[in-house]
Amino acid sequence: MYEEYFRSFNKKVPLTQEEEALIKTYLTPKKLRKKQYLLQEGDVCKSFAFIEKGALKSYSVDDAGNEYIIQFGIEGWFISDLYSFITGEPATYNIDAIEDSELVLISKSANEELLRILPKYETFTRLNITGAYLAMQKRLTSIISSPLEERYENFITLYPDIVQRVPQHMIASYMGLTPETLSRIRRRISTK
Amino acid sequence: MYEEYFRSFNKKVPLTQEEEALIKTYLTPKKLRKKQYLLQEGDVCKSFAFIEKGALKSYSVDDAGNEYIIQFGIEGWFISDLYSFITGEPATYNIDAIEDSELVLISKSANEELLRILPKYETFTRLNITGAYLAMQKRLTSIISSPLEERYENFITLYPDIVQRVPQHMIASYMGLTPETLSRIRRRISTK
DNA sequence: AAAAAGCATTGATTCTGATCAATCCTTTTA
DNA sequence: TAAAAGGATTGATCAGAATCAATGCTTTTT
Repeated sequence: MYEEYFRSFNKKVPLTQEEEALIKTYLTPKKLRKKQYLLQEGDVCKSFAFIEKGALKSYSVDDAGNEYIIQFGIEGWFISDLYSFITGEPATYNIDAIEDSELVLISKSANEELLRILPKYETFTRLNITGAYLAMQKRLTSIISSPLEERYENFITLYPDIVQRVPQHMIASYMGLTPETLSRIRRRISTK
Repeated sequence: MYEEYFRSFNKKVPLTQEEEALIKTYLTPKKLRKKQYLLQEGDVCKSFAFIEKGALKSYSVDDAGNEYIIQFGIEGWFISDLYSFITGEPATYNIDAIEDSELVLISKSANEELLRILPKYETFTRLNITGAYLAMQKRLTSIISSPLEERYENFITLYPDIVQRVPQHMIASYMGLTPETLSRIRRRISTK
């Protein structure tokens, strides 16, 4: 249990056996079936999740019922509504499982205590959030400045696993497109 | 000197006099004239900057010479090409001053040493990057899911100071629009 | 095994924002 | 103070993505 989590942790910040054991006491495992919610808009996000196995998405829904995928997560990634987690306000995003998944949950109190007692945990957190920030900045830059074809090719090279595992209409949503448009882009790319 | 920087720091993580004095030895002041570069694409980003006074923008330029503004920064904000700063690779963004500005620079080595010797500095860093992450996520969400008018009204309420101080065509660029389109959106909003 | 649901593709049409171009105003610069 | 540069607005046209609609295929459910 928690293999991926500690693999990821040790890769960024090496831990002793004792530290691992300590951290373990703050973690909770959770399994989700495909389509099951981890978080629903309006609820407060009480914990954030590391993905051991599976795939999830976070998304918002507008008044007309359209889904806008904010983020995908697969093995080795964190997923949560960070704003709700930090502030305690109701979540503006939904999170659910695209595949059967296994998660490691860290509750808000666990997180706070780990930050307080274990400097390495803060370092791990800092590195993770920095990585997430850089990834999102790249995405935003490409949305603003790159033509669609390039953006899709970019996505494919950046996240080949996700392309394999996730239906196209979700990728379209992630890119801010309709499924029809993405389908046409794919055809343009393949016929050249 | 460094008033804003330490105001911001103390607000997030209270410091003792000694700690402030220690940190000061790692900081460098810098003034920029309007239009002056802080960083040019292709150079390595050797330091990141806290803005004491003034306004800057970071932006990328495509092959056709079009500018895409990635971020604005005013008093109390950090600005840098974080990816280049961390990896040491050539910067993909330019940063220059929209107004005469006063900055506090933290070099890469200063940053690393402060992270190592002063846990409060790491906490400050973590909180800053988390805040930047959340702000960018909001921006991305609104790009993907909100109609243009709403996005602009959002921008106005979120950054009223920037609307005052920055020419509209830059705000258009930040929103991924042409100046003409932004002008038309403004008219639509005002005539209702 | 049949029915239903989910998904990708394609075509026709509509609509929104980009582009091209001109004008007016304000701020810098010479 | 005149000239130039920078910026905002408006109009006309064009291009690209959304929308609406239909079809065929695959996977899930019954």
